[in-house]
Amino acid sequence: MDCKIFLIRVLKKVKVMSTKEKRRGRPPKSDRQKEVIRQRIIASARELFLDEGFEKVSMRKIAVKARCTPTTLYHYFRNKRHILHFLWEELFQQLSDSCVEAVQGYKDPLSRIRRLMTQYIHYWLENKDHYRVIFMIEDLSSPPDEDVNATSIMGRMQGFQILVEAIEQGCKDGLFFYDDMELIWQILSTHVHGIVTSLITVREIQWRPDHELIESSIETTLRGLVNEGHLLKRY
Amino acid sequence: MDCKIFLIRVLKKVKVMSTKEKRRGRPPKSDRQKEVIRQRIIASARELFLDEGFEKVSMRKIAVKARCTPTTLYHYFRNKRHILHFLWEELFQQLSDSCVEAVQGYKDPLSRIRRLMTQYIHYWLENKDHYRVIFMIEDLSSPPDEDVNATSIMGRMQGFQILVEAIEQGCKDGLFFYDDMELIWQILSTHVHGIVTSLITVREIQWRPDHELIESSIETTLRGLVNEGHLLKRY
DNA sequence: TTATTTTATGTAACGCGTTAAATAAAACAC
DNA sequence: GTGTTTTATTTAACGCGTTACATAAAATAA
Repeated sequence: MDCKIFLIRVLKKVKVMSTKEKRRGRPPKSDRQKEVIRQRIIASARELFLDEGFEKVSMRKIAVKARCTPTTLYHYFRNKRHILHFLWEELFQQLSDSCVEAVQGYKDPLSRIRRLMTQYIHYWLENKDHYRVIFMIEDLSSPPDEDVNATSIMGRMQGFQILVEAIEQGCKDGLFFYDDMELIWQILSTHVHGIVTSLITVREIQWRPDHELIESSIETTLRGLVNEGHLLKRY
Repeated sequence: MDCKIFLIRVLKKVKVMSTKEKRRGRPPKSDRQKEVIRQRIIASARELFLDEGFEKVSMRKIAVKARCTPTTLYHYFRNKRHILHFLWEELFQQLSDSCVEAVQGYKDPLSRIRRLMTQYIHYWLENKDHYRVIFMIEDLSSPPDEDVNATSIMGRMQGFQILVEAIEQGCKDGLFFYDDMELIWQILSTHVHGIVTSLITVREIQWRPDHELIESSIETTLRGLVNEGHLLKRY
C-alpha cells in the first residue's frame, strides 16, 4: 500500500517536472542565484582560511562573514567538508605550480618523475596545515562527494599532466616494468603519499632525517618501477 | 626581579621535594592509586569502543562509565587522544597476531617480508575504523605524547619482531640494496602505509581494484629494495 | 481574498572536546 | 579548634558541527 502511494507520488512529481507545469510552492532560486550564494560562502571560508589559518574556519564564522546563519550554509552545502572541497582546488593549484617549476630544465622522463615525487613530498611537508585540511578531516558517515572528483581536478592540473606525460613517454621508451599508465601513477601516488602521511601524522615514531628517508624511499620506488639498465645516475 | 622570585620559588620547591619534609597541602594520590583510576578510565573507554564502535567513545560517555565527570578525565589524561593511545596497544596486538599467523610456513626472509606487508595492508583495510582511531585523530596543537612511544610498542610486538629478524637475515644474505635495517623497515612502513591511507582516506580517486594495486605496489617496493638476482618467484 | 504548497532562512537545541572557576578534601601550622 | 596550602573533583561555560523545528516568503488553487 505504502509502496503504491509512494509510486504515485513519484510519478506525479516526474510528470510535473517533465511537463514544466506551474509548480505549487515558492519557486526555488535559479541556479545562477544559488551559485552566487555558494560563491559568497566559499569566499568567506577562503578568507578565514587565508587570514587566520585552518583552525579558525568554523561554520559559525563562515556564516558571519557570509552574512547568514550557520543553518543556511547547510542549505547550500552538505557539510563543512563539502565547503572546504572547493578550497582544495586552490591548494592543488599551488602544488601543481610548484611541481611545474620543479621540472624546469629536466628533459628525460625519469628525472622529471623523480623531481615531481620529491616536490610533491616537500610541498606537503612545508604546508602541513594544508595537508590536514585535505586529508585529515574525518567525515565518518558521509560518502565521498560525488560532485567533487579528485581525479578530474588533478586532470586539469598542469603538474599532474606533466606526470602523466612523463609516464607516457616512459612507457613508449620501455622504461617501466609495467605497461599500464594508470597503474604506474597510482603506485607512485600511494608511495609518495605514504611518506608524507607517515612523517606528518605518525609522530610517535623516530623517523630518519627527512631528506634521507625521502630520497631512499623515492629511489626504492623508482628502482622497483623502472627496468634494469634505464636507471641513470640521479639528477 | 620576577626572574629572581621565580628562581627562589623553584629552589624552595626543590628543597622541599628533596628533603621529603612534610608538605603543606593535601597530599597527592599515590602513584598506585592514580594508576588504578587511570586503568578504570581506560577500561571504560575500551568498553565503549568494543561495544558500540569508535564513534560512541566520547569524553562524556567515558566519564559516565568511569563514574566521574568529564573534567576529572583531564586530571589523569592530557586529552582524548591520550586516553585512546592506550587502546592502540591492543589494536597493534591484533595486527601483530594476524601477522604472526600470516608468515606461518614461510621460511625465506623475502617471502616473510612480502607476507607481512600484505597482511599489514589487509588488516587495516578490514578494520578501517581501527585505522581511523589510530591515524586520523587530529590533535592539532598538542605535541606527540612523549610517554607513548610507538617504536617501543612496536618493539614488543611479535609481528614487528619477525619483520626485523627477516630484515636482519636479509641483510646477512646480502639481499638488500641498503645495508641499514632501520632505514629498510622505515621505507617498507611508509610504502605499505601509503597504500592503506590512500585506499581508506582518498576516496575521491577511482583506485585500481584493491588486490591489483596492493600486489603491484608491494612488488614494486620489493624490487626496488632487493638486489638483482635475489627476487625469487613469489610465494 | 484565503488556503495550500514549496522553498529559504532563522531559532534553539544536541552532544561534542575542552577549560576557567568554584568547591571539596586532606594535610600542616597555629 | 581556626586558618593555610595543596590536591581532587565538580559546575558551568565556550565554541564547535550539525539538525529538528519554526517561521517567513513566494508561488498556485480555490
